[in-house]
Amino acid sequence: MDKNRLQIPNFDRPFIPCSKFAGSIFLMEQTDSKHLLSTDGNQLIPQLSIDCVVFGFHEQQLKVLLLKFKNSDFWSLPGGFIEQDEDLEDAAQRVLEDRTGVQDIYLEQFYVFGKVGRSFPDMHKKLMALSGMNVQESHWIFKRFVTVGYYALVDFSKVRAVPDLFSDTCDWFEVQSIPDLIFDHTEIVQKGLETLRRNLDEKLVGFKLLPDTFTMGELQSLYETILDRPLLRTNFQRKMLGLGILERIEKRFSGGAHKAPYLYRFKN
Amino acid sequence: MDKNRLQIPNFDRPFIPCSKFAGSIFLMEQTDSKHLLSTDGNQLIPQLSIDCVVFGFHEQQLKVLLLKFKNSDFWSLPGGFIEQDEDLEDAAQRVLEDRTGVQDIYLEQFYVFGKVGRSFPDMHKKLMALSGMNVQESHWIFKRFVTVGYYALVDFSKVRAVPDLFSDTCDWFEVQSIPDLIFDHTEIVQKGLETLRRNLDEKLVGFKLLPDTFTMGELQSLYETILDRPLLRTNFQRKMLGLGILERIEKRFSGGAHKAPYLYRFKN
DNA sequence: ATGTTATTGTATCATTGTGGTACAATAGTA
DNA sequence: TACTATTGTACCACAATGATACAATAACAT
Repeated sequence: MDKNRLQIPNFDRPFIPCSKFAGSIFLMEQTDSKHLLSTDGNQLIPQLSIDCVVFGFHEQQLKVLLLKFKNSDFWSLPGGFIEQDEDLEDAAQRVLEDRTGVQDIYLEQFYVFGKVGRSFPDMHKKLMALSGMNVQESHWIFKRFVTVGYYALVDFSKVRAVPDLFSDTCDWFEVQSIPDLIFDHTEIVQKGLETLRRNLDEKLVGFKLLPDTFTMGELQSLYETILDRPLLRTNFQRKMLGLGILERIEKRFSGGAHKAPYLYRFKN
Repeated sequence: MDKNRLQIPNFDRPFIPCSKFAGSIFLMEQTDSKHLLSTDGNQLIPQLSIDCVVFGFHEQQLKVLLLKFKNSDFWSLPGGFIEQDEDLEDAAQRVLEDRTGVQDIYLEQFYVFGKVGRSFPDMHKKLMALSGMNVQESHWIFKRFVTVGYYALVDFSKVRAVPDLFSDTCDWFEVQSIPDLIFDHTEIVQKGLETLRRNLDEKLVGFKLLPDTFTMGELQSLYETILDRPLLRTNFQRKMLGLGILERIEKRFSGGAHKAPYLYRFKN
């Protein structure tokens, strides 16, 4: 490796727990002492990226994790590139771990966004500039991009949201009130949400958004929020219990002046 | 464009109707008069490909279109690369049109295959050699590949299967008796078939595999073949008619010593 | 002409799944 | 001890589906 290539030093960003310097983004010191940011084409797959729609559930709201680019009001999905020796899904896991601090996140591919006009070189240049990074004009990061969309389901309470190299904010947004996003990220969120809705019954993924134990009311509230429509309590209960995937634990008391609900655990 | 770069001339392969020379594969004449095959990295997205599982229905069988590499027994799915100024889906349409001669084929993305070990550089080199093509060792075609899987549904009777640059045979295979395929193409076919099955009821895609008009028996036979299980005739008929998407045309006679079936057309 | 046969179109009944209501059980509070 | 809000379950109505029965009929044999 070139000696004049320096990795962005860890101690510069002690608050960013990166799984490793997988972005393979280097600072090149030049004679004019300006910094040139360059991604090493040998380490990353060019023009291919992943973007993650990270869903969390908190206070009866479905939330999505978003990043804000430094010195700007541009919001985007957490994403990243794929290393040459890294499985596509591992890249997604790495990105998610870096942003949330959580390992082994439930993850599902839902669509590849590959229209020519979906990303804009000018926008990319602007974003790089805002982050104080200079990259050569000819770099593939300024070419057209194909991105693989993943959605992730996390236990909200376990996440500690962490910004990436290009952003200064990483925070949750209610699905209903997401700000304008760069490129086609709004469409990506929409398609991710549609896929989640379709998979909710079929793949029973809802439980991934809850803590280990939960009441039937909490589960129903989650379903209602995701599907964005009310469900009949009694029928919901009958259906869920009929699936045979819930284990009934002890009751949870001190909830109020009424019968105490059972706690349930997702079997297996 | 370099003058010493010559596109593979059209008249060399008059039997191959290519939508255009989208593969951007060039023959470079060198001083030693050997041919060097080279894909132009500026025109294609590197390390990203598409592979198509083309389904057809013929003689009560579900078939898949496969290619055999020249001078070998290696079979593969029809596939190709994405041009820099080409939408991902357009690339798939182009590949399909080149292989089948049919335009506006029904097409659906189903999965991205991105494991590091899914393609083998050595195999790629072997295949190039078999086709009589020499490519520089350092070319990205010998790196790891990510491929986007599409499945396509075509009216079997309209297809004229055409091999591509690297193959000498393009033919239909019954889904049940597909030969060994290169790389992870067997897995790709499997996943494509699974997706087709899931979408059969939901998206009503079955009709894309039939001619304009068909009998209820033919439609049922198609469903039974795809789902690989028998269906009760009377209930199938009730369900299909109940969907309100079939238009009943005239009867079809001379089918045998029995009541003549109605012909149907898919509404819109 | 007339009867035979294989297949098609439709009706019917049983079973299951789901929408909706009713009501008993109960934890906390007045 | 009564009251209240919520939970757990039973029950009824209706729709969707599985399964069977039967009438209609095109081609063929006689």
